[in-house]
Amino acid sequence: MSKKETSGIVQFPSEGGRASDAIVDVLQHQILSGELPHNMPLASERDLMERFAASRTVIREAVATLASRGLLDAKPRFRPIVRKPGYDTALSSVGSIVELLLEQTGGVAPLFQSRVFVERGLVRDAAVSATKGDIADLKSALRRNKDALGDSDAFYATDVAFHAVLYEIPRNPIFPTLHRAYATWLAPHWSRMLRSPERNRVNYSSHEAIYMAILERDPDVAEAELVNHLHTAWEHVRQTFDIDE
Amino acid sequence: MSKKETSGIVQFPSEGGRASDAIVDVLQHQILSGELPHNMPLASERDLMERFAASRTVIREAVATLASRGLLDAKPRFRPIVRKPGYDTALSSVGSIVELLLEQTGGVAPLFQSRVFVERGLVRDAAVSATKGDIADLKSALRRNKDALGDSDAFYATDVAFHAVLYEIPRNPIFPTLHRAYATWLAPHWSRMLRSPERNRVNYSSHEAIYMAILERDPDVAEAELVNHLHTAWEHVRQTFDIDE
DNA sequence: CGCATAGTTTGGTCATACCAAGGCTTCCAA
DNA sequence: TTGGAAGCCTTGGTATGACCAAACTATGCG
Repeated sequence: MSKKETSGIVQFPSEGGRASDAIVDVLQHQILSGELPHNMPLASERDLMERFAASRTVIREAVATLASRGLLDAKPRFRPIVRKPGYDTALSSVGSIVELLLEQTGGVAPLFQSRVFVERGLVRDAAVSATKGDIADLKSALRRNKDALGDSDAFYATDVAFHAVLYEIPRNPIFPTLHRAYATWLAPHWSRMLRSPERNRVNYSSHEAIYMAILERDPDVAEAELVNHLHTAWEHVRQTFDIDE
Repeated sequence: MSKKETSGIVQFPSEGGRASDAIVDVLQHQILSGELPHNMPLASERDLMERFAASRTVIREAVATLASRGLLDAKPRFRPIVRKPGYDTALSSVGSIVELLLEQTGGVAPLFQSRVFVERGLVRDAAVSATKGDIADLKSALRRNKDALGDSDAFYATDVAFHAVLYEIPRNPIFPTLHRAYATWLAPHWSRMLRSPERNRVNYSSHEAIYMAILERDPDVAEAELVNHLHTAWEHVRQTFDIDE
């Protein structure tokens, strides 16, 4: 027989669990260990069924499971692509649920409120402990924001980028991911909000005030400006399509 | 023909996507709308294939998808149970990925650091705006914590409960969920840490100090005590099984 | 009326087949 | 030589049908 037992051929079909679980474990380990390199297409389902001595049903279930965990990027008609997980992986895997929650449980208000909470802490910390490099980053982000005052789309982008800098300062990979989460989940509501050069100017001057407060190492002012900034923006969102709270 | 088209019989097998997606949409809508009540077992697969005029393959895929989104609780050999999603649903759906991340990318340190960040903000806010009710809750939690000083297991539970009260104060459902996330993901490391009456006493006195600072409406002291509290605990975790930073 | 038992339902898995879209090779024409 | 069209092979998506063991239900006995 030409069957090679290169990797885990599993033999506990009983044991209560699903047969695919064992295969998931093996593939997951291979992905995490780098044995299956990032961005490499997975073997074909028919290959896998030979390697694991399992039916295609089980193989497909295993692949689906790994895809739901973000370890595989499985687009409809294409080969699944190996993805080594990062914090963003976790983010994308909750995406579908969160989107449901945003139109159910209390809507976007709690999420936005949490963002205000986080950014308040961020600007306080920035005011206390931002490095020269951080401040330089903020400054250039602010500059780009100013340059985009006339173009609402560009302004929005540089607005997001300015806030993103705040999330970089803690040097904790969770925060940039969190920022992407907020940007992703709040954007649909944000972008529908009317924009105008006047609004841009107001927002820009808030950014400037926050930057100045950080520069002057004043956490209280920084926080206050941030709160004012986001609350104002929130009011606009609320009024644009009145949210009940 | 006796085929009743009670609900969405889908007829775009083409259109590029997967056939199960359409079924997922229908079922998801029925779950969210309450048409399929919470905790109700889903119809059998064979019923569903009749209702949607689809093969069992597709039905099973749809069920798997909904399960991965947390809208169905599908245990191996049992009927899937309908679950109306909440923030905790999102939490459990990221669980498997986060657990992987914790033994990879930087380990638990970033997660713990984020917890410190969050709780700093929480105690500051508590100091500023806790209601009488909040303070009463903190007080009784503190009391239970004190009563459990001699029993390390009970102490751990009341410790977690004390921190949980802080997450209740913003009246934002995201925070209690976040607390459960921290409790879940950090517990495995936490619980392996050695415990002792002395450690309990140190921790309790920190809780007391935090409570007092909140009572005195002093955010700075509250934050400082909280930071001291968590950093001390973190040092112990680090030393217990030395983490490289 | 309680409980052991037999029959039925149902989820998990396998084997097979077909289709259409993606990929690849070949080969012609500019 | 080279760009691209035609045709073949591979592969993922779906449909059937079957079988098993566990879960569920009904039955009947003590």
